[in-house]
Amino acid sequence: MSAHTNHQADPAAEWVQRAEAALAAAGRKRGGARRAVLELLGQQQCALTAPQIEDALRARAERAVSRASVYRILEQLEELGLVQRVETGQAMVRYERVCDHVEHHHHLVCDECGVVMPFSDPDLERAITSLSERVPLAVSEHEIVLHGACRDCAA
Amino acid sequence: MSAHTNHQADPAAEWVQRAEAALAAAGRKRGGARRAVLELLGQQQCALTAPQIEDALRARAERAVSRASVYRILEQLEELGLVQRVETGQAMVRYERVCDHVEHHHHLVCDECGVVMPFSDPDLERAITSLSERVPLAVSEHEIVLHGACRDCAA
DNA sequence: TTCTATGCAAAATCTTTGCAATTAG
DNA sequence: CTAATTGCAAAGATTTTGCATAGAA
Repeated sequence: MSAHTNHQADPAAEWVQRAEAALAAAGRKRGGARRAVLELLGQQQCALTAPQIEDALRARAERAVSRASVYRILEQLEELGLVQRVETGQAMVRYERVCDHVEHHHHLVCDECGVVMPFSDPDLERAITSLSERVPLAVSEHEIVLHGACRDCAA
Repeated sequence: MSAHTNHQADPAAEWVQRAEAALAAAGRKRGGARRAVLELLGQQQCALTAPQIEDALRARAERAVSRASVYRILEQLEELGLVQRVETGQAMVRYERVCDHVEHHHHLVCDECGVVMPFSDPDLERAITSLSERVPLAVSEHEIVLHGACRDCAA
């Protein structure tokens, strides 16, 4: 496939578009602050904290978004299942876009330098799926975080 | 085995004792506030938040511990590997004692009522162990949280 | 005595809310 | 016109720090 400008091969653009459609379907109106947040999240490979989002947007200078709006927007996106919270054991909650099941991933956290990296593993997913049927909870989501020392810090 | 009062069959007492030994080995002196926190954590089956710990100790009336001390003590215990932080996706971090690998467990969180329950699964542990060797991180710990609706809430 | 343990209160963060002004539909 | 969106500032909550005192070794 060549350059079908609208038929996204690009997951970032795809997510932003899907998000805007979901928002519209939920009866929300468009706003500049939210679009800026969507674009930023769409470009990320991994989870960011709310302050990181606020700072990143301010740094871009193209569109600063107030703190309150960042939180309100993240809350909306979470409700619509477009964003998910990620707990890394660090001080703050992180947020990242929810992609198709295909891109489902978990996190590696370096407890020394704090870097957070994504990873995915089919075997682990299978174990979780199987386990989910045996616990006293109607499982809707799962989160896995591995802690340790990244290559740089372990050296 | 009958009542060998010192040869703990009881994991709670075992943990408290192990913790005190580790603290002594780390060159720390004994203090009433910390002993109270240790005893409380030793009795818990699952993770508590710092405010819950503070309140529980105040409620017992036997030994209230100041907020600052609760946090400082938890930090010390975490450094010594006696306590681990548990992120449940709820507002606050929770802390629980780290028991022998035997008692290693993870958490089920009901997103509706907030109840947190422990669970463990050998297959999952195997998957994690195997995975740990294939990621770019010297894995020291892992945390798994399943979210969903508990039986009461799902009803 | 000397270094750790604690409490209290103030400070630092992160997050949420109230309110008014703006803007999309 | 009506309801959603935003920003700003203030309020809330949790966690951390500074400082002085008490306590263990």
